[in-house]
Amino acid sequence: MTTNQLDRTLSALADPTRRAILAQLTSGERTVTELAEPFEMTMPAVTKHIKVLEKAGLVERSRDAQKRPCRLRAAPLKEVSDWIEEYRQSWEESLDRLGGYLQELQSTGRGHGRKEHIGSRKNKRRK
Amino acid sequence: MTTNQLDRTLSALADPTRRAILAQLTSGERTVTELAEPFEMTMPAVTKHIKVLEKAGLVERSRDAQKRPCRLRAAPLKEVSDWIEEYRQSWEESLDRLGGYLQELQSTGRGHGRKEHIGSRKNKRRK
DNA sequence: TTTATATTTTATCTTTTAGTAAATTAACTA
DNA sequence: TAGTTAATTTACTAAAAGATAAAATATAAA
Repeated sequence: MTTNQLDRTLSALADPTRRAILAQLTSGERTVTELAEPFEMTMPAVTKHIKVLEKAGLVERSRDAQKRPCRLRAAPLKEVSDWIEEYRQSWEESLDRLGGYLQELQSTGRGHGRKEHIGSRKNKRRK
Repeated sequence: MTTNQLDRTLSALADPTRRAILAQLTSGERTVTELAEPFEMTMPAVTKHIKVLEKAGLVERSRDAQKRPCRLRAAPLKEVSDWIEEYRQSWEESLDRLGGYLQELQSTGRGHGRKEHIGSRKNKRRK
């Protein structure tokens, strides 16, 4: 199976350490040492995680003396976002059904249920 | 590392076979045999993929005689969507920079470049 | 040149993942 | 009851992922 960009991005994201690294990078460049600090993990382990992120195009690096600062490149996330949008309607419908069910529970036996504005999110799509 | 819901969802999605299974389920319920048909893979292999999706809460199953129809449960994708939204501004900025660069290429040497709004996003940092 | 700092490479280990073939279970059908 | 269909379980293999310790590389600073 030819591993494409979406595969690389999603499997990079599937690891909590790597997501935490990306989160650190949202506030700016960080060296490997800085990135490694919050984790109970050796430097080589962090280096490896960074490489996975780099291959997925989620991290870019430069050089500053002995340091190799990393910065976030979020562009590949757009592809994930686009993929997931195909399913938005599907999950909104199911959440609506849940909402409707809860509401029904509430109003049952109370005689004044106000269900009208519930369970009707189908056309509330983000532009 | 305690594997949470987001981990399970993302690693389930990181496999192209499993994403293809989800795609098949968008048009309705499917049996394991039907789901397996497009793949060059044995049934047990598909059964395993379905189990991964099931544990991530992305697929739910019922019973119809010997058949075990699968249906899509897209709700866990909302969590992925919410996670990724945190990065939207970040990737939109970088795509803007790319757009700006292309625009700059176009206008260079034409005598009426409108570069003012280009390449000047340094202080547009996320709150 | 020696020393300190930052990071990577190499070699190794363990666990997880993805797949298979063969046997088994479960339910319908003749 | 025997046979068929649908799916799973079991046992096994190969490859990938995640981590480590120790050695190596690269750069700056004394």
